Amino acid sequence: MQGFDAAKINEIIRKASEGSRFYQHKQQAQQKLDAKIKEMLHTAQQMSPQLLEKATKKMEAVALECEAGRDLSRTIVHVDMDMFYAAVEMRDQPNLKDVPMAVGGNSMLSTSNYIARKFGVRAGMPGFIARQLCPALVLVPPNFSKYKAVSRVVEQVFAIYDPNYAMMSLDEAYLDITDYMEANADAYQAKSEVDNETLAEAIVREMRLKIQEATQLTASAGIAANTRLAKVCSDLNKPNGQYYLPSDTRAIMDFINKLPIRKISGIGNVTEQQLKALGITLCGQIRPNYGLLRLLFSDCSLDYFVRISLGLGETDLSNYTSGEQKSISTETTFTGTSCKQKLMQMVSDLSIELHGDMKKKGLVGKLVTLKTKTVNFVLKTRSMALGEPTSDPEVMGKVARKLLIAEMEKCPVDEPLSLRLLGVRMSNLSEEASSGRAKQTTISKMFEKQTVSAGRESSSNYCLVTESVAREVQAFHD
Amino acid sequence: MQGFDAAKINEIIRKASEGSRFYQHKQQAQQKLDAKIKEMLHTAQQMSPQLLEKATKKMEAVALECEAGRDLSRTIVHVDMDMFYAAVEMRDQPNLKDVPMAVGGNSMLSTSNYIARKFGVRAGMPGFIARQLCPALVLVPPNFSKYKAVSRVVEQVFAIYDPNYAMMSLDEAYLDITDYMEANADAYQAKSEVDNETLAEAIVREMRLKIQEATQLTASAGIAANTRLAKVCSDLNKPNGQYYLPSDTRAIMDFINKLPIRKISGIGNVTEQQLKALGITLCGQIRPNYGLLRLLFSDCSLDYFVRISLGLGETDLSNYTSGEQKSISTETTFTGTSCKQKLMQMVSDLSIELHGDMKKKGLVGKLVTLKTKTVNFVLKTRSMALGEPTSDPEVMGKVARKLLIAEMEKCPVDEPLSLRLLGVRMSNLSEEASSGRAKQTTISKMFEKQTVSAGRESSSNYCLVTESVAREVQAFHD
DNA sequence: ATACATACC
DNA sequence: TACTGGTATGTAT
DNA sequence: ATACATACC
DNA sequence: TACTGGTATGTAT
Repeated sequence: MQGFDAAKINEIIRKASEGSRFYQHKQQAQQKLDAKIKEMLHTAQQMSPQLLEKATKKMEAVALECEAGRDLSRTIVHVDMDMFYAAVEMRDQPNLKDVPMAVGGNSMLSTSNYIARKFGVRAGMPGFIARQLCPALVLVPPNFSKYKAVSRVVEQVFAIYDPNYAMMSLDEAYLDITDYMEANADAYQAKSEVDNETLAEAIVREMRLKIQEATQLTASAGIAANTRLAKVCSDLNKPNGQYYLPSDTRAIMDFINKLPIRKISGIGNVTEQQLKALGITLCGQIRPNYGLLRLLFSDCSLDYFVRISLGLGETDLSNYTSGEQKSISTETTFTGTSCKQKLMQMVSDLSIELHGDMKKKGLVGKLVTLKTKTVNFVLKTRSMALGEPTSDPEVMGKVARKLLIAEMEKCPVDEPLSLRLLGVRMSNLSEEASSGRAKQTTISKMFEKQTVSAGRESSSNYCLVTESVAREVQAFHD
Repeated sequence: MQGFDAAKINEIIRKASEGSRFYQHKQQAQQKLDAKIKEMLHTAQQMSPQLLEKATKKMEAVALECEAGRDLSRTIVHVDMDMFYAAVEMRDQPNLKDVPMAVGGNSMLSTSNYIARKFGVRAGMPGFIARQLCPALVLVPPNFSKYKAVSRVVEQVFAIYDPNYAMMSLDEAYLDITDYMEANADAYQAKSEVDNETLAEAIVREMRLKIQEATQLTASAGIAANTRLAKVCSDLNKPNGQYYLPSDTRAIMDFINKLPIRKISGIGNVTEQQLKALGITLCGQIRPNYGLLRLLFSDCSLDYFVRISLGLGETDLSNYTSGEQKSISTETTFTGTSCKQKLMQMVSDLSIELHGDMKKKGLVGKLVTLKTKTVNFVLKTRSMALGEPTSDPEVMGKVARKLLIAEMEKCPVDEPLSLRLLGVRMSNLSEEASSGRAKQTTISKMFEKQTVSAGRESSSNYCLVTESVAREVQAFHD
């Protein structure tokens, strides 16, 4: 059992994907992006030096203002559990430790362990391709409630160092350890002198140890003046390592200047390609291109680029903590079908599931959105605002089904809507006015109504549908 | 013949308006505004001192940046012809010179002379109220082509001092006389010394004289470092006067600080009331309220407020000149009616008229907007995008009528849509691809079709309609 | 308000 | 045979 | 994209 | 009896 080189890995992936509808759709998207980039370059060609210079000046003015607000007073830590889900499973099933394994299903992996990664098996890869890369791969289905429990334990450690830590997902958090450092400087004096470390480094090393003691899992960490830098740093000595970037403008600029833009959180595949077309691959190449960027990107992106180019980032974690949830959704992927009853029934089921999630969080919403993905991977959303915020599965379901019917009606009879994904989302959320009684009534009513009846389609399309859905489908056919 | 005091004038106006639908609608709008202001004050109440301080700091940072961009190098002049339309009429009919007169119709006045103003008769006042204030008032219907011609003469004078003068309307313009001052400093040396005036003042005085020689009409002017200040200044020594504000930060700040906000172009009735509720009536009170404003207004307004508070304004007139026209429209007010044929016919007529205007300017548009005002003065717009830009009256008319029909259909049969105004606007404009031939064909076709036929409504609703309109109305009724 | 694109885990 | 599910945010219309 | 509000002459 | 007409821009959804 040994790894492959990158070429071999790519070859296998290519063969596995090539010609699939997924791949075709991806290619189309890439073509569209290529066209957009071409147009962008064309626009860039037209720019007069005067215009560019003017734009550069304006950007420099913004940069000056941003620079003035630089805050180096905080010590921010980004902690990231190493291959979290996989690590938990390996901890609980030691026989998984020496074999290539991944957590996920046949359609998608969440994480893989380091042995599997040698074969090119990574998070975000579909299981069936992973198996081609590594036939010995052990696939463990995810066990979210367990991960959640472990995460809670890790949180307890975080709370020691910063009671206002900001959890970004089950395996990732930001901490502001500035206050802790001040309060406990003396206690670490000796420790950090011995290891020739800064106070921050000593504290974070200790924190990671405590996490390991509490969970038997390792974490990596980045220490810097703001979240953006800390996040980049946590990636540098993975796994089970940490990286400290001194809070000093000079050090930060040296660091950021040679950093590939793609390392920055928020710069994804598309932005990377766009910037690359402009000759920008490193953060240090942003500033020399201020004028060009100003003329090509939106104000919002510009601000973002300027801040990246200066190594600036968030220093106030309350900006992550405070926000209310904006939307809640549930979706499901299935083998492509155009059976109207099946699709309608799925929407109803999703609405009921969504109701459960909303209930748990005490949320109600005003905007119902139906999400569809065709068998060709074309995503669409259709939404409709409600008069009143609700989480009533009947109401949400009715609206979502109406939206689905409208989509079906748009398709010609000879090529009916054929989907592989359906989702229902609620947004414009507010807190539920906790009159638990009334809600309960509604729910029971709903279940009373949901007696099963047979669809009246041909046998090949046969499926179980609830009465109300059957009625709507009926109406649609008439 | 003598004037009235303000109380008497207001009393007459109140009596004339009171109880009218117009007045009722205005009252409703005021109530809505009062509610909005109340809510705003409530929000203001909730603000913690910390929040306010933070907001203040951010605003001050913006102010600093704006201040850094202050440009005192230009000398901008705002020239405003004195009671322009009225003055032209008085010039051409000398017997009007000694009587109270106004230009306008029974429904609205454009200008009044200074005698009429003593009675409270002003621009924007309906003629029938003006008559109650001043029964002797002579109402002269406007003669736009004549005013346009006079305006052209005035423009010739402007061109001497600044070839890039920016006409804001027939009777108003901005000039940047900086270059002229440099080039002609010597010539004015003696003149300005004698009158103890600055160079700028001497030049503007001469310009006003030239205007008077050329047109027998007087103009007032403001001279300052930017258009915002110049505009305010031109109002200070009206009529036939000028005001010079030195381009010196100290002088500007003294000037602006004691200036009522309402004098600023762009601050109208609503904003004045809002700011007043916050205790702001003078421009000098803006800066002490930066934090409050920041928390209550949009970014766009904030920028505007900051610039006002610093006495900053536009110094580059090309920003007025360069822009293409964004929309073109025509509208008509009539005695309220709900006769569908009449309304439909009016929309057709407006489309034809609009076509004429667009043709003259060589414009085509993509977005058709129908504007309606009910007999209760409720304004609405309904728009629809076209596939292709056009100025074809048939196309525009068809869409506009469709929009009108949709509005009619929304009304219950027992209270049909009753309108006092209809308008058609085209926007998303572009230059007409000057294939004059094809257009011509379309126009003639249109006139061929427009043979008159009688409507089939009851006699009280009887009116003439073209065939195509009759057909649409017919379809609507079915 | 809607729809869709981008991004992150 | 075959490419997730949940959420936030930006952008365009 | 739409609708509407504010403002100016 | 009875309160314009034309355009731009901002704001909300």
